[in-house]
Amino acid sequence: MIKRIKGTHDLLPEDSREWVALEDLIRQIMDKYNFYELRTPVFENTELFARGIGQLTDIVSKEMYTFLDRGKKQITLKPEMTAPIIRAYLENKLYAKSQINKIYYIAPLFRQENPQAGRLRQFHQFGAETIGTAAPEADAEMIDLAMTVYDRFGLKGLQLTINSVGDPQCRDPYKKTLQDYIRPHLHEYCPDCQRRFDENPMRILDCKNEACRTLNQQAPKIVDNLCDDCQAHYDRLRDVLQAMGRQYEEDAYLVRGLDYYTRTVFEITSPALGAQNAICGGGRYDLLAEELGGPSTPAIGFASGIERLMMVAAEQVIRLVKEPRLDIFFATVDDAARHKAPEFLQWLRGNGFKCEMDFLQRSIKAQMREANRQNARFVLILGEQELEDDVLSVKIMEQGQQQVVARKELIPFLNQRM
RNA sequence: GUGGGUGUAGCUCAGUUGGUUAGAGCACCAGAUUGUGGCUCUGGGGGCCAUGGGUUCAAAUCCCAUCACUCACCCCA
Repeated sequence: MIKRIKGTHDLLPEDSREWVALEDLIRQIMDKYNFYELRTPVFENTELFARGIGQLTDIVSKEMYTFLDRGKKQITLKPEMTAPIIRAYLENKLYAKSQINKIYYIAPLFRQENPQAGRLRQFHQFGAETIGTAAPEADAEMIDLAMTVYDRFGLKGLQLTINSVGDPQCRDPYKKTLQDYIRPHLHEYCPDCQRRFDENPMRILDCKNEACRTLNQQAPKIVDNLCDDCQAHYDRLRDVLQAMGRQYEEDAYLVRGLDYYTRTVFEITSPALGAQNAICGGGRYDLLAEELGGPSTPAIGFASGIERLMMVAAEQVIRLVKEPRLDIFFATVDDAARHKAPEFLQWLRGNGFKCEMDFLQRSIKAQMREANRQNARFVLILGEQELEDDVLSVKIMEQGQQQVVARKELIPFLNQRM
């Protein structure tokens, strides 16, 4: 038997109802915040990600689904959404239509990693990007937007963590300061950190290794080395968050893995999850548009993993949708009645009722069982007697009562009791 | 890529120091009403014990390999 590809998932009907409800909720909130959806292709030229995300990141260096198409073009299944959104923004010159563009998306993404709890090879994110402003109020709005979705979904106990990683003006000197601090102890750090020392020294700060953490305790912090502009931006962000009543924690060691981040970075985690406990990650990326060949354009965004949200929801027994139920199960006693059933169903559905009939020529008893299983409000029974008299027997399942109703009276009869 | 764990019915799992025909609960089907659900009772169907090899008089059980799933590392949503 052919099986699904490792790290992929079939979203079964019992779960897809919940997904659709969450997507509806997201769209509804996005609209209130005045964000509009942008859909991009599932694949892009590989170069977009190599340049946008950064060659040295894990995503680009070892996790992308990349292949050659028949024209020998190098194609990649998108591993994240920010680069494609900016590409589409530039390619379609959205900056010419409006100075600020507020965009959201809900999309499948692909990364070739080993799967584990909360990590899949095809997974889904929703996210938003505000493109065209460097205002810290936009950063705060972004965080508030994400938190609002989680609040309305009903998730509890989430942890919001923020930090600033500065901009090239203050970050480059800071990296040197940090390297100067680490260099004497470098041999005591884990092999991964030794590798990071040249590639991306700031990542050493959020290493989970015990020894590294201890060594890091005295390390200089970026938040103490911000330039005036970055400092003012960060201060204002905290003020706005405070004013909005958004609880946050500051973590000077929060460094996000993607190269394009500047100034604000943030992360939202849930203790209900395992090792992969981040349900949301985001930040400001004022340099990305330029990096991709466009005009210098400040922007901020976040991405949130839908599978992980669903895991938290399952843990906290949160359900957006109720168990589905049938309005009417149409039971037939014999062949004559069965032949009449489809037209009855069409008529009833046309009048707004959710209906089902028996397709298996089952006994009336088995049909009643089926009706009960599907939690039908009414069972309409059509048999020899009913056909002859042009009536239907209507059983009201919750009460266990049954009565004969003329066909002409049926719709008002049912509507009255829905 | 690397390491740990687990593979027995549709699902969740028992299965003794290797020993007759591999079990339970739930689910499913039928009956206890001639045209009637839930609750109860009775009966029934369903398993190449992941796959391949080995040890043994005898393997679901012990050994090896493979595969799958799963958790974790790296990193990320």
